[in-house]
Amino acid sequence: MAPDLHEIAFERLAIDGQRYTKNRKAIVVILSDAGRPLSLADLLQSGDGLAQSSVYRNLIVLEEAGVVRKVVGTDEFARYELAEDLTEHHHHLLCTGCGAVEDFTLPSRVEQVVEAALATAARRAGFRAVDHRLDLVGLCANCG
Amino acid sequence: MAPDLHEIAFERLAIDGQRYTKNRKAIVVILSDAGRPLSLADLLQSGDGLAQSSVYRNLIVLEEAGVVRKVVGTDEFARYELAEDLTEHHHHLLCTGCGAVEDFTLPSRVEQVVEAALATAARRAGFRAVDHRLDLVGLCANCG
DNA sequence: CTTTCTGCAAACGATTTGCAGCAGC
DNA sequence: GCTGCTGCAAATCGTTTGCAGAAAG
Repeated sequence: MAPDLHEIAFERLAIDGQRYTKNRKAIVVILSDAGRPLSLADLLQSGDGLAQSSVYRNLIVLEEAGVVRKVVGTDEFARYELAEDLTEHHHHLLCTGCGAVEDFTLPSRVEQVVEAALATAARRAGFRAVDHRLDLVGLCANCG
Repeated sequence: MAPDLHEIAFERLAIDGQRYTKNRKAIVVILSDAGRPLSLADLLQSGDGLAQSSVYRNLIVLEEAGVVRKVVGTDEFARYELAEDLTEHHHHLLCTGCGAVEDFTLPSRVEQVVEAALATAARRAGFRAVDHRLDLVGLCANCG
């Protein structure tokens, strides 16, 4: 975990007029330690007595502040990870068997090609791109 | 719409022991005409008196038969489109403002690079890739 | 005829929300 | 202290399911 992670989180929340409370810090720590997107159940299990509704509410606040990103997989559960500029650029392996989500990275040469092609496509469509998702869907090592 | 689209749909459903009924045909026609992923509300509006539960059930059947694909956007509504081998390989523009989903394509040179890189990444992770998603997230021309 | 599909209405479950009390500054 | 956060429990709403009758073959 980056040493200034909490400082950054604090600042981004401050911009939105939000506090960096104990619960919010706990969520950031858990996500930072996980190294993969976590579902609500994961967070509740890892956290110490966090209330479900508070976690949902805090995830929304953290997402709006740009500290956390929501990841939609193949099952019915939403998952969350730290914002990409707080970790490193990566993609997801989405298992259709168990719903698990794992991270992976691509060579920077490939990223550059994709980046350029997407920028062109977005411009052509009059679309203001903020982010992109490049995920693999299939069966993980356990389910395959 | 491909002339043999209904024949293909019929055959794929038959493999699963399913019938290609009037309702299912109607869904396929609507999706084929749309040229973009449609939400349930879109389908109910376009269809002529289709029951909500039947549409949901038929979409599941059609998805299992490989005729239809579910597309997850940025809003709370699931969307559906024809399977990729019945149309052409494409990607999605996901608008975070209004939730709209539009199609776009990339140059085949880019697709090849991505395809190869993903195959390598999947092999390395012991992941059996079935499909990939490469979508742009941002604001569409109307919301931007 | 038999099996599958359909439509209605009721059930389900992840997520959201109202409210009273507590914590942060 | 005042404002915003928390936890509990109830509400919301897209989606799923049970069942009796209709359609496909």
